[in-house]
Amino acid sequence: MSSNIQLRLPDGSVREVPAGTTGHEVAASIGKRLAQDALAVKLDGEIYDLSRPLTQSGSFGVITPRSREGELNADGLYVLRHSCAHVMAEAICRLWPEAKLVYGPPVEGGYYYDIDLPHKISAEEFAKIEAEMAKIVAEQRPFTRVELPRAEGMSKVQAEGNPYKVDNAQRAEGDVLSFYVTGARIGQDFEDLCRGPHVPHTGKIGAFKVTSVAGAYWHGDANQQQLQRVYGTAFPSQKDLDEHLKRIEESQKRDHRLLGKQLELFHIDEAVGQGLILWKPNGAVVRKELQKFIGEELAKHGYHEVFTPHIGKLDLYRTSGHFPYYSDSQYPPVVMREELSKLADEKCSCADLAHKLEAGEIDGYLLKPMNCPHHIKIYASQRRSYRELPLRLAEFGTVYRWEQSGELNGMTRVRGFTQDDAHLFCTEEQVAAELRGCLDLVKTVFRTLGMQDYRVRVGLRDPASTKYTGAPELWEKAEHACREAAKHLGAKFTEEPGEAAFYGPKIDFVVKDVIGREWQLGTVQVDYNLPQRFELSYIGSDNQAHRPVMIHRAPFGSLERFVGVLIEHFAGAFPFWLAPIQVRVANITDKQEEACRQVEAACRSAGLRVDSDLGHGKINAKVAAAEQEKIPYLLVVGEREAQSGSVAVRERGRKNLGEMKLEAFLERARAAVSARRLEGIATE
RNA sequence: GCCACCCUAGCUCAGCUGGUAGAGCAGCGGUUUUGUAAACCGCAGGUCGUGGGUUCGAGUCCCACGGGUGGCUCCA
Repeated sequence: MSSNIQLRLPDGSVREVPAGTTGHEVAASIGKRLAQDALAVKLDGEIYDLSRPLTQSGSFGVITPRSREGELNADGLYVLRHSCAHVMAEAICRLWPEAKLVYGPPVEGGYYYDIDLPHKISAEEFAKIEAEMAKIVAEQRPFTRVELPRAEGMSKVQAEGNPYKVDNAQRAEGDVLSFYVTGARIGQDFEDLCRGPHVPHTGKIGAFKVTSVAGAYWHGDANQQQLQRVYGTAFPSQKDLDEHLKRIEESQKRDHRLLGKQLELFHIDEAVGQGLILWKPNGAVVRKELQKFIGEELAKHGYHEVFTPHIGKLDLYRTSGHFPYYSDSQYPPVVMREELSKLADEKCSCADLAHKLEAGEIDGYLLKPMNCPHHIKIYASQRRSYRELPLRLAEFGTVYRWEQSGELNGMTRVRGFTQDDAHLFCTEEQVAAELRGCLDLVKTVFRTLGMQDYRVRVGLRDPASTKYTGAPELWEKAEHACREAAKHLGAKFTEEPGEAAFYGPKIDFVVKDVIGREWQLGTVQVDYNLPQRFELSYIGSDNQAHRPVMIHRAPFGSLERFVGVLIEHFAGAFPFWLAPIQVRVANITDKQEEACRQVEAACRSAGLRVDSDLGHGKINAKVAAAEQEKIPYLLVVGEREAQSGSVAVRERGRKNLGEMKLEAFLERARAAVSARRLEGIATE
């Protein structure tokens, strides 16, 4: 006989209902309005259809589009978008009956559906798809869950002849397979193999939009068939959708590629090469200030700066493992002329050449893909005592990697970049303390720049992969060290197998760009392998040779990517200490030209980056220009100021701060710059 | 690298179904002498990414290449 279950509601009260009661019934018993608004229910963290009979006790909540405070509910959006994916799939199947559906989950910001269809869907056809979707939504058809025993379900899927769904069914867990029918007429209405859950009916999808289409490999495998991935999004109301689209549009104005051009920060020229950054004077200022900043931090932390060349012999990278492990993502090796002509005489083919390079029969040079081998050779250039350790070698080292053309992206994914790199050589006992020091440094960097919105990822090796070098025991040790260090960080972190470097695990700081893509910035990596490959040693207090441990770390990651992310973080409005032009002087009329020149000179000798706008335009135009160029301070000099030796200070985005003596401004400016204050000269 | 789309003046963009290019801003020259987000007039500026092809005729249609955008894959 059916017993009762206890549902603990969000307000803490407990409701006892007979097992088998549906979510909808529970919602209705709480309130009519709630039952009307409900999209689904959540029981112990699992989301269920409103129509699903509930069979176990647990903490229970009704999912509605918005919270009581009026905020959109993440679970609600999840279910809504999943349902919308079904509606879109049905619309596409109506338009192109030969379409084979593959997989259509909700994702952050919307949903997609992977579809195998010979006809290539174009952006012009989105309206057509949306029109079909609108019909389905208007019909308010219920989503009906149908469960079949596994064997019966499998034969049903097989009978339909869609190999992708057969594959999905085979991968599905449990002894029943569930299908969702968009409608009540089972066997006639559109249906899809699906785990659910779904909203009660299509009418709950208040507003939707098909947003883009792209290629995607089946199972995410580049060797598999390429499918069409149609993206869309859905919201409870048109207003929500409009706000969402508006937000996207606004955030795209912060795109570093756009601002990089507008603010003359950097340029990429196809004549130079894809993914190779030309830093224009304004961008160079930002980079130099960051380098100065990190340089000061390094000095405080006992680092030694070194310089090494951009290339090295191939053998060096054979020893390190970079060449054999990553030859596909390197610029091709530089082979000497005599060697090439000799090979040409021997009728050596390109394939032969590649093979000989691989086998080590030909030497050559490689644009360095990493700085570590060079730093290792500095370490190894003399006998090391334990008294020298930890030895911390730092360099703004430029490296080159042949990234796939489709991956290149402004400054965030490039082929030549400069790492704020350092390699720490230490004893086993020093690893933990050194790791903590590195992580503190990364935190200092992020804090100084006001970047709070990052996540921490501990990248571990994927046991199934063969791309890693070194003994499992060493990996165990290194991974343990990373975990411990991450715990000390005091921030949440996730452990991700498969994200390690080929020589060791790492702790990465990951941020998002304006369109939601994640980029790895700062990184700290523990390495037991390269010291072994290069047979590094130091003499311990016992007068015996020991193997040091290496730590690779780069708080910025690369200056290119970091500056790219920073441009977006500040929307181009760099803090005072970083701004390419910190101060602009502007006159009201020609009569103050000389006074302006004097103010400009005074600013310059105070160490500020300053220019002046002495054109014949109105002050309004000069203000507008300074705002658009995102210059932190505009010093206006009119008749009054010229007389009294003062300036009218306008702070970027903040209107007029009023008149102050030039000396007072300079004093405050100097203090703000040397403290690298994010808020400029304004005092609390 | 793969799929789709895009490439017109320094920048942002217009140019319907093929009839040999247009605006705003920036620039330059004048006029205006101006008080916190854009004064006015004029001038100049493009072999329409490159190379082929179709056509009497191509910015517009087709092909190849280069570059870019979105996604996939990759990312030491």
